[in-house]
Formats: sequence, C-alpha cells, structure tokens
Amino acid sequence: MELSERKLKILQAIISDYIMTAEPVGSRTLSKKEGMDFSPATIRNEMADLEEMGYLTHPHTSAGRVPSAKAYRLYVNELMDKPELTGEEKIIIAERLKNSATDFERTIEHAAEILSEITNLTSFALTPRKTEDVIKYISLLPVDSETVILMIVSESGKVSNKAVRMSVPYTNDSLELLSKTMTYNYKGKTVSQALTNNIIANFETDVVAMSGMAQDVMPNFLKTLEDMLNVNLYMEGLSNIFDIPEYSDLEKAKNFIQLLTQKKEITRKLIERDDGITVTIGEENADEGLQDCSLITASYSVDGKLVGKIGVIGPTRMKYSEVTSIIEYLTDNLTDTFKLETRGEETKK
Amino acid sequence: MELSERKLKILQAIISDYIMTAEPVGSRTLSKKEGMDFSPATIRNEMADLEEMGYLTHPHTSAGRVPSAKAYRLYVNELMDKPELTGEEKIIIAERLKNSATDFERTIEHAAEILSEITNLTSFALTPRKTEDVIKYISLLPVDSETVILMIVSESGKVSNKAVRMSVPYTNDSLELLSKTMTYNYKGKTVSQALTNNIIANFETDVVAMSGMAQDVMPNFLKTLEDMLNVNLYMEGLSNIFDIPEYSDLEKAKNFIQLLTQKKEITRKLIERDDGITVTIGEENADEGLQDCSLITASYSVDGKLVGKIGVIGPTRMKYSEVTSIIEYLTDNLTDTFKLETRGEETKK
DNA sequence: GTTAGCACTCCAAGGTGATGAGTGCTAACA
DNA sequence: TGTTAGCACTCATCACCTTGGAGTGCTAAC
Repeated sequence: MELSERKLKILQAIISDYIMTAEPVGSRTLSKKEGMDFSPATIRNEMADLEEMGYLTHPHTSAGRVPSAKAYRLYVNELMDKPELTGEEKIIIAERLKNSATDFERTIEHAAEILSEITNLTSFALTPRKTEDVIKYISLLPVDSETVILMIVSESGKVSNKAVRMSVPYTNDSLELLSKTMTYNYKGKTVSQALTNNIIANFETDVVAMSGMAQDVMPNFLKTLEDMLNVNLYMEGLSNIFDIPEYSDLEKAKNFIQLLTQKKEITRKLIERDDGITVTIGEENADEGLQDCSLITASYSVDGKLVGKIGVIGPTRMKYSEVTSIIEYLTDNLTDTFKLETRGEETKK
Repeated sequence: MELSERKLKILQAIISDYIMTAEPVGSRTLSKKEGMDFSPATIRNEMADLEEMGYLTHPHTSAGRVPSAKAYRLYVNELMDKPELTGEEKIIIAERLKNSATDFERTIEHAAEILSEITNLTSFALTPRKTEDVIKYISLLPVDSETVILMIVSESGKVSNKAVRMSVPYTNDSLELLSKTMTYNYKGKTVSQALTNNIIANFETDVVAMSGMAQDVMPNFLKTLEDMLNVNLYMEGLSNIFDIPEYSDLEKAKNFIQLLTQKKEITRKLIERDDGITVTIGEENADEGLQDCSLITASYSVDGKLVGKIGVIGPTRMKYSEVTSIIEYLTDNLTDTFKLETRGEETKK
C-alpha cells in the first residue's frame, strides 16, 4: 500500500497531537483539527490502513491510535521541519555558554544544564576522549625528598599530573635525565599509542637498568595515561522524567533512573554512538532498558579534533523537531567556543 | 511522666519492629514478640502513655503506632547498641577500598559506592576542602609560542594546573622570573589566604609594571586557586529510594530525587555539618525537603588535616545502629588509607 | 495493677454499574 | 467509487458500596 498524501497528513496530525498530549488520538478529535476536512469515519478508515502498514498501534480496542517507532522514524526523516530557534533562545544559550567559558569542564557541564532546562528532558554531556591527543613532553618535578610530580603535557595544552612517591633517593639531575629520556621516547605519540604494550615494553627494557626511580615512575605514568583517556559524564535534569506521563508508573520511573545512574554503562553507550546528530527511537535502541525511550545525541569538537558528545534522553513521544534544533545550535556554539579558546582571542591575527 | 523500664522496652520493640516492616505496630503483634510478657491491653495502655509523651504517633484511629522523631532520637542516643561488623563485612570493605587506593578521587567515589551497596540507601561522599593546603611553589612552563602552563604545587603534593594563553610574547627567562616572583609572594600561604583581597592587590601593584605577562597569568592564577577550593560530590544508589515503601508515592519520590540532584545545595549542606558521626532525624533537619528523611554523616581526614564527608540519606525509619557502625568503620578505614598514602608506603620507616 | 471483652473506627480490597471515548462495520449518498 | 452517517460493540475509568480485618479505647472483672 502507498502512503497517500492524505494518509501522510493524518499520520502527521496524529504524531504531533500525541507528542503534545501523550493521549491516544481518536478519529473524532482529529477530525475537529484545523485543516482536517474529512469526517471521523474517513479518518478511521485511513487509520486502519496506517495501522496495517505498521505506523500506528492500538493500546486496546476502544482507545485511540498511538504512533509506532516506524511512524516517528518517518516523521524525523521526512515529515518534520526543523524550526529555527528564536533570536531570544539563541541569545540565552550563547550568553550562558559564554559565562562559563573560562573552564573547559564547567562549560560542558553548563551545556548539559542549559539543554536540560530548555527541553525539560534529561540531558547529558561527555567530555572528549583524548585518544588522539599527542604527547608534547613529560616532566618530573621535585616536591620533597620522597615525592615528585609527574607531569604529562600534550600538544593541545592539556596537562595531567600525578604525585609519585619515590622509594629510592633522587637528585635533580637524575630526575631531569629520566624526564628527558621519557620525553624522547614518547614525544609525538598519541596517548593511546603510548599505551600500547610493545612501546612500553621497549622503553622499560631501556630504562630498567638506569635506576629504581623508573620503577616508581612508570606505573604512575601508565596510570596517568589511562586517566587521560577517561571521559567525564555530566547529567542534568534527572527528575524531569517525573513530569512525563509515560513514567508516572513507579516501576518504570525506577528502571529509568536505575539505568541512567549507571555512569559507566551510559558513558560507553554514548561513546559508541555515531558522530553528528543521531536520533534513535524506541525499539531502535539495541539496549533493552531504552526501548521505550528516544535518544538524540550530537557531537562537538575541540580544536577541530577531539570529539565529545551531548544529548538528551526522553520518551519516544518527544518534540523531535524542537529538540534537534536546540541541540544543533548548542553543539555549533560549543564547537565555536572551543575553537576560539584554542585558536586565540579576537585580539590575535 | 517517667519513662519506666517497661515503657522503654515497649518503645524499643516498636521502633525495631517499625524499622523492619515500615508498618504501624499494633498491640497484638507486639504482645506476641519474644520476651513481651504483657497482654495486648497492657501494651495498649503503655502505648497511650507513650503517645501522650510524644514518642509515638497514630496515622489514624484504627492503625498501630509509629515512632516519632523524638523516639528515634532517644533510640539513637541511648537505646541502640552499635553492633560490631562481622569479620566478613570488614574484609569486604577493606578489600574494596584497597583496590581503588591508587587514585584519591576514585577512592572516595568507591567508598560511596560501597556504602550505598551495603546499606541499600543513597550515599554520598565529599572530597576534602583544600582551604588549609599550603602553597609550595608556582611554576610556569612553556607549551608553544602563545601558551604556557600555570602550575601550583602544594605542600601535600597536590598539583593544580591550567593552560594560559599569552597575549604578549614571552621568553623562558621572563617565565622563570615571573614564576619565582609568584612563588616568593605566595609560598607558605594557604590557598584561602592567597585568595584574600589585600594579598592579591599588593602583589598586583608589585608586578603590574613588570610585563603584560602578569596580566595574562594572574586571572588564571586566581581561577585555579578557586578551583582548588572546590570539592567534588559523589552520589550513589539514588535509585535505592524506590525500594523504600515510604517513597512509593510518586510525588514523594520526585521531590527526593529533585532535592538530591541539586549538587551545589547538597554540597553546601554537607560541608556545614559537624565533623564526626552526626545523625539528624526527620524534623531535626532544618531543610524542609528533608523533614521525612534522616541523614547520617561522618568525616574522614587526609593526612590528619583536610576533612571530607561521607554519609547516607534515607527514611527516618532506617537501621541506625547498623548504618552507623558501617559508616564508622568505613571512615576509619578511609582515614587510615590516606594517612598511609601521604606518609609513605609500608616499606618506609 | 493487669487482663478479657466488646463496641467502635477506619483502611484496604473487591465487586458493581454507569459513563464515555473510541472502534469496526454496514448501508446510503454524491 | 470514494465518503459519510449511523449503530452496535468494546473497554478503561470512575464513583460507589460492601466486606473483612486490624487496631483502638473503655469498662468491668480478676
């Protein structure tokens, strides 16, 4: 069966009505809508067809129709028009982002907050994975007779450090020698390259003879590299789900919150998602607990390279068009912010 | 009226029964308990007295009795006996803490996880405030022609850093000079001292003539000092609240989660609490949203100085004795861990 | 002082019937 | 042939009632 012009119109009306009300849509209600020039009976016939085609479902015989994931997919791909944000909304987002722009982590956290507030959904943001960050130099600095600081500086200016307790005495010269040796070995490598087994093994055989110092430093070096790969997850608006009728069932609310408070799981899932704006609807989510949710995620980049994620999670019945527009604007803004931050202020060039 | 031996016995029985079942306790149920050698009627008379004295309340005429905050307070202060943890429990806690002991923040996060898992409540942990941390030196390190890294090292070996974009060219010598000047001015001061206005003002008038460099560095220096004062809040087991009958009402659950996801608020409240083990019950909590919860918090120390908090939040009907024992053991363990970490490994001394 | 007995209260759970929104089908209409 | 009015039917929801049980308070007897 073909999706006639009229069927599309009716389907779209059902979807947007259901998105607003969360109530199954009946033929009579629909017929009274602006621009619906068919009788309830006609609409019923079309609805029956649409149901047969898999776009609608039926909670029970005498209830209205509810859009299926297939319908939402069609809506997202073809029917919906992305509304331009109003000037006011844009200003609010841009202003609030700018206010927190001094600190990278804060900015990301802030972006999640903004997103959650505007959409009234649960939002999350992931800081970029620094896999591709290139090591610039490694430095060991004295603190006191038994403690030194290990510092790893990357090309992009990010610094990671760790206090290392030394089990053998050291001199400033020996520290510097070890720093230089390590820098020589790892400079120009990405963090993930540096972590691969054979590089480490090669290096260790080189230095092991040098001093007990290396034995204190190396495990900490690896640990710090690993930490550099870690991303942070920020989540905001968790309690918003209570305002959504779909979750007025306690059991459902519980599952939702249980799922979302498993940071590691969520982080993994977000990292795995494609870059760019990605929408997954209901059953399209491989994950069982997410099958009656929809996820919209987008990626932002820092200095044109490292990629972080930001997005929302909500009921399948969500305002896809609005939310998508907002996320798009927000990520553009983030990418800009971070380009500016790394490329230099407007005073330059 | 006096609290006779028998009244105390009955009150204690009511409290422990209610803690287990969350159901109002009736006289008949109580009379059947081990060691209760009075008839239901006698118990009823005593209950009526206890109610008059403010230890019990009555949801409605034909329901059993429920302990009031006053009763719990009496219970916590005098009636309850802190059970020693079983060897097994101790081992579990100690083992799991040790596993994460390489990284300070992770250890704290882990402690919150453990606490939540064992108690089946919502737990939180606060990293220590570094107000009293003493600045050891300040270092500026070159990254590229327009970026340097500002690094602040404290006596306790904690390092904070920030990438600073320079609007004027710099030389390695000028960097070193500025580092030394800053170190000279701030060395030996605590972070909070360094942040007080007149110190900054004095310093600024000194250096302002030196170069535009200081103008780039100082705001970032202050920002970094402020960041050093920030504490991190970890929260675990948020969804445990759904297993507690008291919160089977959706509205209540919502309020609870809304309250707890306001990180800044919660952090402030926790910082303000007294050190040592502190129990606040129901209405004793000044905060309105917490009036039907109880909070148990304790403090741990790092290197004998900085103080962080850890604790749980749950219904007023909570297993005070068990939970208190667990928290006590956990904080002792944390304090030990951090003493070891900073004082040196067992190989030393 | 303690206890048995009894009337009373109130919640919770289950059953009943009315209501109304919505459907599917059929037959009439343009 | 497509559209529409009409009608019987379905089902969830809600208000209302009934019943059972747990628990109390009071009184009188032990």
